[in-house]
Amino acid sequence: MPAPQIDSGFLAQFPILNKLPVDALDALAAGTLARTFARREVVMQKGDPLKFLPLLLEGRLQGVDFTIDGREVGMYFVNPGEICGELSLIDRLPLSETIIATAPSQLLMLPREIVRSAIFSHPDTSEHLSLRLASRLRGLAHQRVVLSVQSPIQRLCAQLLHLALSTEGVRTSQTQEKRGAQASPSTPDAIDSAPTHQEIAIMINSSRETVTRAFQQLLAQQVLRRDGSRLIILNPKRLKDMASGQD
Amino acid sequence: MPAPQIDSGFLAQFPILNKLPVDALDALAAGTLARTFARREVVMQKGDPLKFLPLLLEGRLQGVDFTIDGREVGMYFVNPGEICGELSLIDRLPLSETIIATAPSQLLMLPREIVRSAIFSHPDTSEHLSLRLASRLRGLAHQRVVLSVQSPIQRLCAQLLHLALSTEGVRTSQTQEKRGAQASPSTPDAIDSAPTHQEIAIMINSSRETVTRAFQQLLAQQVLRRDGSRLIILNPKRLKDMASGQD
DNA sequence: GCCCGTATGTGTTTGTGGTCACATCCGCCA
DNA sequence: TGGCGGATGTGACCACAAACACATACGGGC
Repeated sequence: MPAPQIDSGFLAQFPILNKLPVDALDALAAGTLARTFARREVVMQKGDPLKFLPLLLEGRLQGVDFTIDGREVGMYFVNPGEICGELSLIDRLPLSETIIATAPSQLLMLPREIVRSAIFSHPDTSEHLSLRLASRLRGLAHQRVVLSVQSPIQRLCAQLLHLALSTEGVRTSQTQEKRGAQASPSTPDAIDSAPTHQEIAIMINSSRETVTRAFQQLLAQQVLRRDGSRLIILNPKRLKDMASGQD
Repeated sequence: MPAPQIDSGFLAQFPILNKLPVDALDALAAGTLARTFARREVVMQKGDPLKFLPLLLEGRLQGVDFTIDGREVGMYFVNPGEICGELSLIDRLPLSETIIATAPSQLLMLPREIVRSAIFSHPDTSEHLSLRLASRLRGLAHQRVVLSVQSPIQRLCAQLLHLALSTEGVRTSQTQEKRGAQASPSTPDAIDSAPTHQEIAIMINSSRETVTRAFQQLLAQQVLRRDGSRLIILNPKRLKDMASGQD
């Protein structure tokens, strides 16, 4: 993706912003800068005040935190088209987790105060932001339940399904505004630029080795196939079954 | 607590509502009913549409979910003065978890649509609701990190500190509006009507027996004392140390 | 193509918490 | 007051994943 022209038209394509009037978008665009992050580079650090609101164009980010004894914990992935750090945008408190690029990434850094006032002064956008918060809460709640499943392989399968769904959404609704009710016939079948075993392990409270072994099992059973950095789901049904404990 | 008079003055004492004008509160009060729940009674069921917005006056509630294999998972506790189910109030989706009374409880059931429109038509209250969502998100994130600590006793200590702090808040700011900066000198020292070992176990991903054994250890080390249903923290500093892994 | 750093694969060992199986205790209600 | 049900205490067993220690494979940059 070549460095895009940052103007109101470009910004308007993102769901969080597309209800804003053109003049607000123009003001936003003026203060926005594009940045590139290398793999493993830190986008924002836990505890820092939010300076910019990052919007991911390309790549993948991961929100991580650390336990008191130094263990890395994965909180969530950020996919293209999504923003991150919106919590701090709302309550003006420091970031609750560190954001790291897990793949080479391109993002827009939106100026904090301008985007904040723009969003809050337009009911449509502020409602959209509330809904996004709500959906993150539901996502975290789901993750919380997954973490209570004892078998690591079940947790892995659940995480893979989640990843497939969220990256699927990215691919199928790339530029198009919204394709009606005939959405994808629930056949999540691939994960592009799959996270490393380590990155998955910290999401599902397992060790890297355990994730590797679980993957071996899934490969052997023809549930998954690897194609470079792409992970192909050969047997979605079976994957769902295994997530539910039918092995 | 005798059945209170439900009028605008009574409702105004709760932080979520206290910025609303009197006429809005009057309208709310007219549709509000008080209900009593026995221990273990289900307040609302996961998947149901939200009919009332419950506000807890007395007692304690627990949000719970279940894994696909039937294991009960504890999501959060609700303390007096707090509402629950606000997520569904915002996004109008079904409840994401079941709410159970873990102690005999008194609550107000606020009429959903009236409270929703009242809140959203008054910027102060809708901001307050956003902030509450944000703080729940931060709470869940913290809980997520706690779950990644391997030692169950560390998880228990962290949970106890959390419980002490949140119920402390309830006691010290009971009726009073807000006592300035000289807040409690961070000496959380007791938990009233402590949850059962089982209820704690599902919060911290442990078995009931493991929680019991951990409690034994804390009692033996004079960190805790039990006084009926009251749990007294004798040595808060040590409790914090143990939560951080210094044993 | 070659190298080096990172990711992945795999064996072995070991601690530990889940589970089952009881015993005991406590509070509450009849 | 006695008894009953839920809560708590405790032992024994064992599956299993974390940890450590390597080997190997991959991929991106030169």
